[in-house]
Amino acid sequence: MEGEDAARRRRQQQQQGQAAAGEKEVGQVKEKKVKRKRGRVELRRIEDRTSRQVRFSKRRSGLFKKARELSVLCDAEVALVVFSPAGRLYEFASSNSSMEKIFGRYWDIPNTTAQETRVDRNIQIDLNEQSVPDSVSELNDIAQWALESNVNEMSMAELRCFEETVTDALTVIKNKLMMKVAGLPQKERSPLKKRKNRWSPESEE
Amino acid sequence: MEGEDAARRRRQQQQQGQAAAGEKEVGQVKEKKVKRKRGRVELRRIEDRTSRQVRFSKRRSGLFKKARELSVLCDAEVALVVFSPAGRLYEFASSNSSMEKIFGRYWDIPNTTAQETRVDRNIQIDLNEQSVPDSVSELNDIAQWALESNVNEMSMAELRCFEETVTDALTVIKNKLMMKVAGLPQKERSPLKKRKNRWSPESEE
DNA sequence: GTCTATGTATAAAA
DNA sequence: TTTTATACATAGAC
Repeated sequence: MEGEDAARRRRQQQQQGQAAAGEKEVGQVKEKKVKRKRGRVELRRIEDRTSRQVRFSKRRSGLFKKARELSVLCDAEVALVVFSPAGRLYEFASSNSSMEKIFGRYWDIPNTTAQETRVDRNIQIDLNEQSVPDSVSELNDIAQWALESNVNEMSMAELRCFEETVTDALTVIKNKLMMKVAGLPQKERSPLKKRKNRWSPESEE
Repeated sequence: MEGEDAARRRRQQQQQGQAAAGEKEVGQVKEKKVKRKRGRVELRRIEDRTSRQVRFSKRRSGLFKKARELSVLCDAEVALVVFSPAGRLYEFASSNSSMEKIFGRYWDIPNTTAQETRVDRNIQIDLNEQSVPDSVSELNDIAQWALESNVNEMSMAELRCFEETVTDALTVIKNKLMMKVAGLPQKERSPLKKRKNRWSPESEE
């Protein structure tokens, strides 16, 4: 988006050429009268606290308006969540209360493809490591915890992490299978990615 | 809010006066061609399919740009998910991979600042919560056994069976997640088929 | 995608 | 807050 200023400059240059080149200069000369107001928007954090707050309010309104317009005009599903630097929550979802629905959809899609992605990522690793026992061990921990806590009370995020962890474990298992099918030896040990157990209730962040 | 258009109109009128007034008349005569472009934005679904798609692309770009600007300029956390009517997914999260973080936060805040909406957050799901505990329980058994035996010596068939079992468990977990996300009650008992657990330590076949 | 006229958003000021 | 001037977004036409 080059913005209108650029277009205008172009236009003005033409005008200057054909009509009142000299007079148009006035616009530039008198810029002290028109005042140098805004400059281009810099894409960096606004340092002034007050200014930042004001801009946040305005831009937030604008953003939510745009989101609403997009969803209505174009019949799209839109979910928007904003936390102000002060921690306040603002949200928008195209249909009433469809925040969950939209994000369910969101998570479902990445999940289906995530497996392939992860497989790629882990294949080479697994070529020379004994990762299954590790993953199984982890699986055990997960299961243990899941049994002890009430799974039904897991928050969405916890459930999601739980799912991801099990998916990871499953991927390792699949890799192992592949290796076996391919007739490749699996011997030496090497560290599997050490993921903190985000599914754990007391897990730190 | 007169906008730049007004200023430009003014400028153009001057030009007409001093340079090409006659030529500009064409603009009025051919107004079907030059004038009456956009009208005000109507807040209703665009009926024309093509137009709707084009607008979707443009507005989506704009929206995401705004979202990015808000997050950077104002140091806010922003998560945005859009599904096009065609089902394509577009997403933005202020920090890398913070989509989950932001939504975890979103779901964890129901009472503090969040206003209405989250009424139905932790509802239902208790219709037949047995499915998860069961799958988790099974998961536990699997893990237990896998730990005790040497996974690396599993036969192909055993590995496959292992994989299948974990996959099933994962399916149940995903199911649970989706139900929760969609806010839907889980009606049927998860069809975790009862197969002979060849991998199970105590269930010999 | 590009262009241009126009509508909108918004930074700064009042 | 409201106003104003300006930057920016974008509809419609290529």
